[in-house]
Amino acid sequence: MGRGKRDLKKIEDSMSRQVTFCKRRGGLLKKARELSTLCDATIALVIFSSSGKLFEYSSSNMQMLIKRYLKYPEALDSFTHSTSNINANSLDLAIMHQRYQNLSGRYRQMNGKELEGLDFKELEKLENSLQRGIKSMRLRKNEMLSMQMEKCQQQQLFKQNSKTPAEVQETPITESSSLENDELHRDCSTLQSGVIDQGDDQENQIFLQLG
Amino acid sequence: MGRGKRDLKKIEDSMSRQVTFCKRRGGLLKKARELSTLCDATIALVIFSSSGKLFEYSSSNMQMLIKRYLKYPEALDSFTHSTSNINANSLDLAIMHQRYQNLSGRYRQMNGKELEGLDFKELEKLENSLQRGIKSMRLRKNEMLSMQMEKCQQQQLFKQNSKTPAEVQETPITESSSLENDELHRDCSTLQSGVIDQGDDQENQIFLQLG
DNA sequence: CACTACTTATAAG
DNA sequence: TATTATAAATAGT
Repeated sequence: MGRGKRDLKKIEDSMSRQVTFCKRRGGLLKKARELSTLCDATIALVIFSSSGKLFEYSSSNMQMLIKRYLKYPEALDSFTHSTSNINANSLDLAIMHQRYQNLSGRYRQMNGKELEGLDFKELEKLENSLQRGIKSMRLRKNEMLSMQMEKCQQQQLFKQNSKTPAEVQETPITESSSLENDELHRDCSTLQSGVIDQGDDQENQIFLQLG
Repeated sequence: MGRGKRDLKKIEDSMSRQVTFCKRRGGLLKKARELSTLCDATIALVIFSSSGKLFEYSSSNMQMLIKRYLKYPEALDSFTHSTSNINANSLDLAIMHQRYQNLSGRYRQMNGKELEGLDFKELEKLENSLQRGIKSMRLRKNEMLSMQMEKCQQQQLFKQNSKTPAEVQETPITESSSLENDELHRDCSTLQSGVIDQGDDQENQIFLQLG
């Protein structure tokens, strides 16, 4: 718009940047108001100029709007990693509390609890999530199994060729040797056959035979 | 803009309101991006559609942006009274945060993410949880479907026996009539057959045929 | 801040 | 969804 077209990058000349900021800021705020009015949408818009001045619009109480925003799962992702520099104030705690409640609810739904509040569409979304979860989980399981099998084959090779042990590379003990999962380690030389079955999302059989 | 000018009031026709919302929402988000880029401004924009769907843009991390916003005196006024009876101290907050992190990790694992830290046993535990989740979800889904079918059968009965309408109890409109899940409602008199398929944990087909 | 010539957004089809 | 005539935003002055 205007006599010329602007590159979509930072305006270097600070004078013209300032002017453009004023004009477009006004335009943006106006558009936000219009959208809210015309379409009955709820909108919060916060603008900090590069010099730090605050401009804002909200179609209703900003605080309630922020709280509402914080309830949305979509909004939660970006919050996960921000453990550092927490300024303890009651708002943080309230928000934290709310986020916990919210996440907790979704977690319970993933576990099949409290589904009464979901409509059909939401239920299908949940189904998709669960199915994606299962898929990844199976993938990872097979990954671990095949790693394990490799190790076992090497061990067998080692036994058979015990007279030339130097030829066998000892597999270093890695994270998969962690505590508690010793079914895999009990005697893996009897491990019969393994199938890498990553594609099948329906199949749930254990195809691993242990002595 | 456009073939005609719009009154600056709520668009009454819901169809055209929806269309306008989509277009203007896109426009607003674009303008926000541009302003941020061109003028080095920091911007947060949150939009809830009238049906409650969230759209957002932020030129950087939304949480930090919100916190920054909350630091401004202009913004603080409305917050003063709303943090009721939460005793903010950093210990509470740290604990809350820790609990959230824990839960968050388990939630992500349910979604198939960050499985590297799990050993085989834990992976199988996760699998069981997912499978229980799927089972409950299917159960609930079928519950809703059969409820829906009952309703439809009543409607058909009502149509066929329109001379004795008193015999048919009108099903009251409940939570399942909520916005957006109208596949079930579009024309349920054409609903063909439904199967209550609670036992099969492997089967994932949609067996419901809609006209 | 006011003025346009131009670009962009969008209302209606 | 794509098009287009028109309204609106705005770049440069």
